[in-house]
Amino acid sequence: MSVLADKQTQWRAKVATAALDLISREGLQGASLRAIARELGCTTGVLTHYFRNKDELLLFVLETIMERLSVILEQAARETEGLGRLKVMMLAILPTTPELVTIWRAWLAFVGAALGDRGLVEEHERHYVNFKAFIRQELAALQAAGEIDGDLDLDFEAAAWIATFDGIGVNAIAGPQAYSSEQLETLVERYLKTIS
Amino acid sequence: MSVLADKQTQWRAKVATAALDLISREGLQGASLRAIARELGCTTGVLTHYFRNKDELLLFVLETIMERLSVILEQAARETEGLGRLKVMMLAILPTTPELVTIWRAWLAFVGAALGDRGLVEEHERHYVNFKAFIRQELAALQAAGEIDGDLDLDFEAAAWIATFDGIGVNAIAGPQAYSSEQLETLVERYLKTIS
DNA sequence: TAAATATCATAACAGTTGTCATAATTTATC
DNA sequence: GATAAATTATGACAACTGTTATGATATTTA
Repeated sequence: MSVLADKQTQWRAKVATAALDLISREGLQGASLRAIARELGCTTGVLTHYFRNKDELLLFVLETIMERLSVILEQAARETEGLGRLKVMMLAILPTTPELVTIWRAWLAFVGAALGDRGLVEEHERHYVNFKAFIRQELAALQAAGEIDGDLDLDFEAAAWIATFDGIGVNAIAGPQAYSSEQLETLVERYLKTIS
Repeated sequence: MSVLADKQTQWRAKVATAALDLISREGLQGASLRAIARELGCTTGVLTHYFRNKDELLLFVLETIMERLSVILEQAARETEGLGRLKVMMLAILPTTPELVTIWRAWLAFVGAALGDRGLVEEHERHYVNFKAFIRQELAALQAAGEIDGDLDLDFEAAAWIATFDGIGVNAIAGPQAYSSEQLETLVERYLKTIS
């Protein structure tokens, strides 16, 4: 029973990573069920057996991405204390590794496609709210410790953190030129100076 | 002869705005040739007559968007002088009006779809290079006037300007919460402080 | 071991897509 | 006003999509 459940979740994870790679490489346009099955080395029978329909599959991919990001984020948060933590956290999930580049590319595809898809919009908003709450909580701790300005509107600041983060990330992915890690650090440090 | 050419460009412009509205509303997924024709109140015969194929049509929409942005940008640049110009320019093309919201939404759809489309990638890179050159030139003038730090790497700074700009814009569009114009101004002013 | 169930492959289905040829209609030209 | 040309509408075409039913195979269960 529990073994079966494990096999099911394992398959779903495998499908998700295959779909993730494909989406990152060729966009959502190229991610048909048949193409995903080919990427996986199986037939569409596997996909239809472990997922109700394509929408559920894609939402699962998006969820997998966001979960992975939050794992990396929390892990980075455990490494440091104080104001530097905001910097470490941001640098940890910017697209600096192949895995993160893959995730960011797929995420961008999802954001772009969310315009015409109510389900994707809701899913994005859900993750955005979680993400923002996590950052806000971090900012609140810093504020309590007196490391950042006490007058700051934390809701606004959490949103600003994400906006800064998205801007750097999207440009690192979609822009023609690559940022060096020093340049990424410079950008993050500059942002931190504006609130400390 | 010239009248015919005018009619052709007028039609192409009409098609582009109809497609733009549709893409902004329902995403690129919903922008089939038949749907665009319906939006325009015609049949697909018009589209196939004034455009070689769908790719050319979409590229023309993207080009129209970017041209409109650069017009707004240059107009804003003419209104002010000195350091404030960077602020005015950025605020002028952030999604603060219905037209700009439409443009930003469509732009986001294009960026997301560019992953699997080499033609779109090339077009984006072309516009990015132009955009960056424009900002860089602006920064160079400010540097010559001694209004910003003389040690700044202008190539990097122009890219950073765009990254900041994209981050604010994307979040103003795709994020669940809207920014007030005061908040947008705060974000832009903060960025300017980091380089002056 | 036999029956039952889970797993995976295959194929058919209706719908949509871009493209293209062709017909109908308007507009221009002589 | 008749002929030519440009413009717009229509429909057919093959390719592809997600979904679903059905068949084959493996695995579990009793």
